[in-house]
Amino acid sequence: MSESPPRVRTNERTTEETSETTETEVCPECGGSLVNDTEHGETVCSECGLVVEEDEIDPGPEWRAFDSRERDEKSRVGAPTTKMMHDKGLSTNIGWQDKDGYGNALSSRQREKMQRLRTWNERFRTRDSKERNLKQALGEIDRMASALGLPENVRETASVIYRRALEDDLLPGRSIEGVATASLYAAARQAGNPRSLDELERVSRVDRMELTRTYRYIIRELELEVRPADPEHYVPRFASDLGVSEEAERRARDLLDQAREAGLISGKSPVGLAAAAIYAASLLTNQKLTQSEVGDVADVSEVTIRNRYHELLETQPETPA
DNA sequence: CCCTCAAAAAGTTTTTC
DNA sequence: GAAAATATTTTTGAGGG
Repeated sequence: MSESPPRVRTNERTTEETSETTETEVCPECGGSLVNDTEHGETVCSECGLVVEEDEIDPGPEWRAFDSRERDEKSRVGAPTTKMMHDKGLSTNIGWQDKDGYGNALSSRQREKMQRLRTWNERFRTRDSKERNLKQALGEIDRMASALGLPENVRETASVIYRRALEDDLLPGRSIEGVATASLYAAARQAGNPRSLDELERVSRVDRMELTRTYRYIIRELELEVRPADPEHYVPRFASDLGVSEEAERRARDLLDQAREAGLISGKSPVGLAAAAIYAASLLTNQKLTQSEVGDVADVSEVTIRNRYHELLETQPETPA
């Protein structure tokens, strides 16, 4: 029980993709491996620092962002280009020279895969009008997920949810954008990486009412199991934004567990609870944060934090050192 | 900075059209 | 679906340590 489960920090730009493309590239000067530095738009040798390429296009958000609020403000909202062809080859055209984005030849296995994708692409393109719909929706999902800094797996889940909604004829009468947003919202929650309605609303074109309505509808019709957002899931993000220790983070989780058992969770806003837990934990571990600091990154008022964290502490009167 | 209290505001849920 | 009514939570603002 003591070891904490592996956690994924989502506020960092993911680097999974880059490893496979960089490992084959070797520095012409010293033989060290090359690394893509997307922040400066350079490809640089990790050994000797030689800059091999400059002025590459940075597909990431503008400037650097230190917390979720800044990310929201500074991220480019238009769909950034990524190498993700997560939509199973539904995009209108796919580069077809059996080379990857760097001009390297693909492995035979990948070539085979590409051939398959090409076939499907042809079929889909001319076939079903639903697929056009889907293509647009996936674009929206991708765009919003980028703006929110959601990892790839969430986007995939959202795509799956959207597909199911489409297959079950849930779309008629509802906007693509609305369903796409709802799918993403549901996916984020299911993946344990929730974003609040506020955050979703900021990047979506649909208003809150439509979003909540279609969301509820989709959940019900697809019988998706999405429990009320778990406050614990907000903890890692806030903790990282505030720079608190692992210990405090764990402590916050414990507090929330106890509160849950005491039945204090229901009805309260998960975000407020998470914020309060972080604040309480920061006190318990002697790395004091101010209430306003926490309230700032969590988007809740100080008073809410106060109320919640009192309740939180009441559930565990003893504080074992 | 933190705290409490009371009142206003805002989002929910249910009912009705 | 929209609107109105209701019960609940969150925020606001004043006032004090």
